[in-house]
Amino acid sequence: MADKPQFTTEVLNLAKVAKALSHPVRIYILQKLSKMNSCCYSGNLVDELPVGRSTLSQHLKELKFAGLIQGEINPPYIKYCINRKNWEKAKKLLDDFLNDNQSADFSCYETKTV
Amino acid sequence: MADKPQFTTEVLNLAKVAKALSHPVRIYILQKLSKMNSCCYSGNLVDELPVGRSTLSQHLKELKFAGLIQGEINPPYIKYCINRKNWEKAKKLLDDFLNDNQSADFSCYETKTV
DNA sequence: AAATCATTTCGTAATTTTGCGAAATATAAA
DNA sequence: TTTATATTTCGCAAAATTACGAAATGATTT
Repeated sequence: MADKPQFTTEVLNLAKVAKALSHPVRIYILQKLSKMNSCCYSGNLVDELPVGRSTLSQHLKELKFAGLIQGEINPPYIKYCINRKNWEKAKKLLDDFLNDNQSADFSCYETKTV
Repeated sequence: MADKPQFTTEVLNLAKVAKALSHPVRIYILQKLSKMNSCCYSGNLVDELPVGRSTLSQHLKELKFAGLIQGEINPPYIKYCINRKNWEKAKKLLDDFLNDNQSADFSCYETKTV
Protein backbone atom coordinates (compact mmCIF):
# COMPACT_ATOMS: atom_id res chain seq x y z
CA MET A 1 0.00 0.00 0.00
CA ALA A 2 2.14 2.77 -1.33
CA ASP A 3 1.66 6.26 0.02
CA LYS A 4 -0.56 8.46 -1.99
CA PRO A 5 1.32 11.37 -3.49
CA GLN A 6 0.16 14.96 -3.46
CA PHE A 7 -0.44 17.19 -6.41
CA THR A 8 2.16 19.80 -7.20
CA THR A 9 1.04 23.40 -6.86
CA GLU A 10 1.55 23.79 -10.59
CA VAL A 11 -1.00 21.08 -11.29
CA LEU A 12 -3.37 22.55 -8.73
CA ASN A 13 -3.05 26.03 -10.18
CA LEU A 14 -3.58 24.80 -13.70
CA ALA A 15 -6.75 23.04 -12.64
CA LYS A 16 -7.90 26.18 -10.87
CA VAL A 17 -7.40 28.34 -13.93
CA ALA A 18 -9.09 25.79 -16.15
CA LYS A 19 -12.01 25.70 -13.77
CA ALA A 20 -12.39 29.44 -13.98
CA LEU A 21 -12.63 29.04 -17.76
CA SER A 22 -14.95 26.07 -17.68
CA HIS A 23 -18.23 27.84 -18.31
CA PRO A 24 -19.37 29.53 -21.52
CA VAL A 25 -20.42 32.67 -19.69
CA ARG A 26 -17.00 33.04 -18.16
CA ILE A 27 -15.22 32.30 -21.43
CA TYR A 28 -17.32 34.95 -23.11
CA ILE A 29 -16.56 37.54 -20.46
CA LEU A 30 -12.84 36.86 -20.46
CA GLN A 31 -12.69 36.83 -24.23
CA LYS A 32 -14.41 40.15 -24.36
CA LEU A 33 -12.51 41.83 -21.57
CA SER A 34 -9.13 40.59 -22.68
CA LYS A 35 -9.73 41.70 -26.25
CA MET A 36 -10.72 45.20 -25.37
CA ASN A 37 -8.70 47.86 -23.72
CA SER A 38 -11.72 49.24 -22.01
CA CYS A 39 -14.04 47.64 -19.54
CA CYS A 40 -17.58 46.41 -19.27
CA TYR A 41 -20.64 47.01 -17.19
CA SER A 42 -22.59 44.06 -15.90
CA GLY A 43 -25.74 45.59 -17.36
CA ASN A 44 -24.30 45.47 -20.83
CA LEU A 45 -23.04 41.95 -20.55
CA VAL A 46 -26.39 40.63 -19.44
CA ASP A 47 -27.94 41.51 -22.78
CA GLU A 48 -25.30 39.55 -24.63
CA LEU A 49 -25.61 36.41 -22.57
CA PRO A 50 -28.34 33.82 -22.12
CA VAL A 51 -28.49 34.13 -18.34
CA GLY A 52 -30.18 36.41 -15.88
CA ARG A 53 -28.65 39.22 -13.89
CA SER A 54 -28.12 37.37 -10.67
CA THR A 55 -26.52 34.44 -12.45
CA LEU A 56 -24.20 36.71 -14.35
CA SER A 57 -23.29 38.35 -11.09
CA GLN A 58 -22.21 35.01 -9.71
CA HIS A 59 -20.00 34.29 -12.68
CA LEU A 60 -18.41 37.70 -12.34
CA LYS A 61 -17.83 36.98 -8.69
CA GLU A 62 -16.10 33.72 -9.54
CA LEU A 63 -13.83 35.40 -12.05
CA LYS A 64 -13.09 38.09 -9.51
CA PHE A 65 -12.36 35.46 -6.90
CA ALA A 66 -10.05 33.69 -9.35
CA GLY A 67 -8.28 37.01 -9.73
CA LEU A 68 -8.84 37.20 -13.47
CA ILE A 69 -11.02 40.30 -13.47
CA GLN A 70 -11.58 43.22 -11.21
CA GLY A 71 -14.47 45.57 -10.69
CA GLU A 72 -14.16 49.29 -10.31
CA ILE A 73 -17.10 50.94 -8.70
CA ASN A 74 -18.38 53.80 -10.77
CA PRO A 75 -21.77 54.43 -9.24
CA PRO A 76 -24.34 53.34 -9.93
CA TYR A 77 -22.39 51.05 -12.26
CA ILE A 78 -19.63 48.62 -11.65
CA LYS A 79 -17.03 48.60 -14.33
CA TYR A 80 -15.36 45.26 -14.88
CA CYS A 81 -11.89 45.03 -16.33
CA ILE A 82 -9.44 42.26 -16.95
CA ASN A 83 -6.82 41.91 -14.25
CA ARG A 84 -3.89 42.15 -16.62
CA LYS A 85 -1.27 40.95 -14.21
CA ASN A 86 -3.08 37.80 -13.17
CA TRP A 87 -4.45 37.17 -16.61
CA GLU A 88 -0.91 37.18 -17.99
CA LYS A 89 0.15 34.81 -15.25
CA ALA A 90 -2.73 32.47 -15.96
CA LYS A 91 -1.98 32.61 -19.66
CA LYS A 92 1.65 31.77 -19.09
CA LEU A 93 0.74 28.87 -16.88
CA LEU A 94 -1.63 27.45 -19.46
CA ASP A 95 0.66 28.24 -22.33
CA ASP A 96 3.53 26.37 -20.76
CA PHE A 97 1.28 23.46 -20.06
CA LEU A 98 0.05 23.39 -23.63
CA ASN A 99 3.38 23.82 -25.36
CA ASP A 100 5.78 22.11 -23.05
CA ASN A 101 6.23 19.10 -25.28
CA GLN A 102 9.88 18.76 -24.41
CA SER A 103 9.95 15.13 -25.48
CA ALA A 104 9.80 12.00 -23.47
CA ASP A 105 12.67 11.57 -21.10
CA PHE A 106 10.47 9.73 -18.68
CA SER A 107 8.06 7.03 -19.43
CA CYS A 108 5.38 5.24 -17.62
CA TYR A 109 4.93 1.59 -18.08
CA GLU A 110 8.56 0.89 -18.78
CA THR A 111 9.17 1.42 -15.10
CA LYS A 112 6.85 -0.91 -13.36
CA THR A 113 4.76 -3.03 -15.61
CA VAL A 114 5.12 -6.54 -16.89
CA MET B 1 -37.06 42.46 -23.32
CA ALA B 2 -34.37 41.76 -25.83
CA ASP B 3 -33.92 38.24 -27.07
CA LYS B 4 -31.32 36.22 -25.30
CA PRO B 5 -28.44 35.38 -27.60
CA GLN B 6 -26.83 31.98 -27.94
CA PHE B 7 -23.23 31.12 -27.35
CA THR B 8 -21.07 30.60 -30.39
CA THR B 9 -19.74 27.09 -30.87
CA GLU B 10 -16.26 28.47 -30.34
CA VAL B 11 -17.18 29.68 -26.88
CA LEU B 12 -18.95 26.41 -26.12
CA ASN B 13 -15.97 24.36 -27.27
CA LEU B 14 -13.53 26.44 -25.29
CA ALA B 15 -15.61 25.93 -22.17
CA LYS B 16 -15.74 22.21 -22.87
CA VAL B 17 -11.99 21.91 -23.21
CA ALA B 18 -11.44 23.99 -20.10
CA LYS B 19 -13.86 21.78 -18.23
CA ALA B 20 -11.92 18.70 -19.25
CA LEU B 21 -8.83 20.34 -17.75
CA SER B 22 -10.52 21.56 -14.61
CA HIS B 23 -9.44 18.83 -12.24
CA PRO B 24 -5.92 18.12 -10.92
CA VAL B 25 -6.17 14.43 -11.78
CA ARG B 26 -7.01 15.22 -15.37
CA ILE B 27 -4.32 17.88 -15.64
CA TYR B 28 -1.80 15.39 -14.33
CA ILE B 29 -2.84 12.72 -16.80
CA LEU B 30 -2.80 15.04 -19.77
CA GLN B 31 0.50 16.54 -18.77
CA LYS B 32 2.02 13.12 -18.51
CA LEU B 33 0.53 11.66 -21.66
CA SER B 34 1.24 14.69 -23.79
CA LYS B 35 4.84 14.84 -22.65
CA MET B 36 5.59 11.26 -23.42
CA ASN B 37 5.53 9.51 -26.72
CA SER B 38 4.40 6.33 -25.13
CA CYS B 39 1.29 5.55 -23.20
CA CYS B 40 0.15 4.70 -19.71
CA TYR B 41 -1.70 1.99 -17.92
CA SER B 42 -4.39 2.91 -15.47
CA GLY B 43 -2.68 0.71 -12.91
CA ASN B 44 0.47 2.79 -13.07
CA LEU B 45 -1.31 6.08 -12.86
CA VAL B 46 -3.21 5.11 -9.76
CA ASP B 47 0.00 4.91 -7.75
CA GLU B 48 0.95 8.43 -8.73
CA LEU B 49 -2.35 10.01 -7.86
CA PRO B 50 -4.23 10.61 -4.61
CA VAL B 51 -7.41 8.88 -5.74
CA GLY B 52 -8.66 5.34 -5.89
CA ARG B 53 -8.97 3.12 -8.92
CA SER B 54 -12.62 3.66 -9.61
CA THR B 55 -12.26 7.41 -9.32
CA LEU B 56 -9.30 7.42 -11.67
CA SER B 57 -11.32 5.35 -14.07
CA GLN B 58 -14.00 8.01 -14.09
CA HIS B 59 -11.52 10.75 -14.88
CA LEU B 60 -10.08 8.67 -17.69
CA LYS B 61 -13.57 8.21 -19.00
CA GLU B 62 -14.17 11.93 -18.98
CA LEU B 63 -10.97 12.60 -20.87
CA LYS B 64 -11.88 9.89 -23.32
CA PHE B 65 -15.33 11.39 -23.70
CA ALA B 66 -13.78 14.79 -24.32
CA GLY B 67 -11.72 13.12 -27.03
CA LEU B 68 -8.40 14.09 -25.50
CA ILE B 69 -7.16 10.59 -24.80
CA GLN B 70 -7.85 7.16 -26.14
CA GLY B 71 -7.48 3.71 -24.70
CA GLU B 72 -6.08 0.76 -26.52
CA ILE B 73 -7.05 -2.55 -25.08
CA ASN B 74 -4.04 -4.73 -24.48
CA PRO B 75 -5.47 -7.41 -22.20
CA PRO B 76 -5.60 -7.48 -19.34
CA TYR B 77 -4.36 -3.90 -19.46
CA ILE B 78 -5.75 -0.83 -21.10
CA LYS B 79 -3.12 1.42 -22.54
CA TYR B 80 -4.03 5.09 -22.51
CA CYS B 81 -2.51 7.47 -25.01
CA ILE B 82 -3.05 11.08 -25.88
CA ASN B 83 -5.33 11.59 -28.83
CA ARG B 84 -2.86 13.68 -30.80
CA LYS B 85 -5.29 15.00 -33.33
CA ASN B 86 -7.84 16.24 -30.85
CA TRP B 87 -5.23 17.37 -28.39
CA GLU B 88 -3.70 19.57 -31.06
CA LYS B 89 -7.11 20.94 -31.90
CA ALA B 90 -7.86 21.68 -28.28
CA LYS B 91 -4.48 23.31 -27.86
CA LYS B 92 -5.02 25.50 -30.89
CA LEU B 93 -8.43 26.54 -29.65
CA LEU B 94 -7.07 27.49 -26.26
CA ASP B 95 -3.96 29.06 -27.69
CA ASP B 96 -5.98 31.31 -29.96
CA PHE B 97 -8.18 32.26 -27.09
CA LEU B 98 -5.21 33.11 -24.92
CA ASN B 99 -3.18 35.00 -27.48
CA ASP B 100 -5.78 36.54 -29.70
CA ASN B 101 -5.37 40.05 -28.38
CA GLN B 102 -6.04 41.57 -31.76
CA SER B 103 -6.90 44.94 -30.25
CA ALA B 104 -10.20 46.51 -29.50
CA ASP B 105 -12.24 47.12 -32.57
CA PHE B 106 -15.42 46.65 -30.65
CA SER B 107 -16.26 48.04 -27.32
CA CYS B 108 -18.90 47.56 -24.78
CA TYR B 109 -20.29 50.46 -22.91
CA GLU B 110 -19.76 52.94 -25.69
CA THR B 111 -22.72 51.35 -27.38
CA LYS B 112 -25.53 51.55 -24.95
CA THR B 113 -24.68 53.11 -21.64
CA VAL B 114 -25.10 56.57 -20.25
C1' DA C 1 -13.31 -25.24 -14.72
C1' DA C 2 -11.49 -22.35 -11.19
C1' DA C 3 -8.54 -18.71 -9.84
C1' DT C 4 -6.25 -14.48 -10.96
C1' DC C 5 -5.58 -9.90 -12.69
C1' DA C 6 -6.56 -5.02 -14.50
C1' DT C 7 -10.04 -2.33 -15.11
C1' DT C 8 -14.73 -0.63 -15.27
C1' DT C 9 -19.44 -0.10 -13.79
C1' DC C 10 -22.80 0.32 -10.12
C1' DG C 11 -24.86 2.22 -6.11
C1' DT C 12 -24.52 5.68 -3.06
C1' DA C 13 -23.30 9.93 -0.53
C1' DA C 14 -21.34 14.50 0.02
C1' DT C 15 -20.33 18.58 -2.15
C1' DT C 16 -20.33 21.99 -5.74
C1' DT C 17 -22.29 24.30 -9.59
C1' DT C 18 -25.74 26.61 -12.00
C1' DG C 19 -29.81 29.11 -12.23
C1' DC C 20 -33.74 31.92 -10.91
C1' DG C 21 -36.67 35.47 -8.72
C1' DA C 22 -37.25 38.29 -4.73
C1' DA C 23 -35.29 41.18 -1.58
C1' DA C 24 -31.44 44.10 -0.16
C1' DT C 25 -27.92 47.73 -1.06
C1' DA C 26 -26.17 51.86 -2.46
C1' DT C 27 -26.12 55.77 -5.22
C1' DA C 28 -28.23 59.41 -8.14
C1' DA C 29 -32.10 61.98 -9.78
C1' DA C 30 -36.53 64.15 -9.21
C1' DT D 1 -37.46 62.68 0.78
C1' DT D 2 -39.30 59.79 -2.50
C1' DT D 3 -38.25 57.42 -6.74
C1' DA D 4 -35.45 55.22 -9.99
C1' DT D 5 -31.30 52.58 -11.38
C1' DA D 6 -27.51 49.05 -11.35
C1' DT D 7 -25.99 45.50 -9.13
C1' DT D 8 -25.48 42.09 -5.57
C1' DT D 9 -26.94 38.91 -2.03
C1' DC D 10 -30.26 35.57 -0.31
C1' DG D 11 -32.96 31.47 -0.39
C1' DC D 12 -33.91 27.84 -2.80
C1' DA D 13 -34.02 23.89 -6.19
C1' DA D 14 -32.17 21.02 -9.82
C1' DA D 15 -28.34 19.05 -11.78
C1' DA D 16 -23.53 17.84 -12.08
C1' DT D 17 -19.14 16.54 -9.93
C1' DT D 18 -16.26 13.92 -7.09
C1' DA D 19 -15.26 10.07 -4.43
C1' DC D 20 -15.48 5.44 -2.50
C1' DG D 21 -16.00 0.36 -2.03
C1' DA D 22 -18.31 -3.59 -3.82
C1' DA D 23 -19.58 -6.10 -7.60
C1' DA D 24 -19.14 -7.04 -12.51
C1' DT D 25 -16.42 -7.73 -16.80
C1' DG D 26 -13.29 -9.86 -19.80
C1' DA D 27 -9.15 -12.06 -20.65
C1' DT D 28 -5.35 -15.22 -19.03
C1' DT D 29 -3.26 -18.69 -16.33
C1' DT D 30 -3.39 -22.72 -13.50
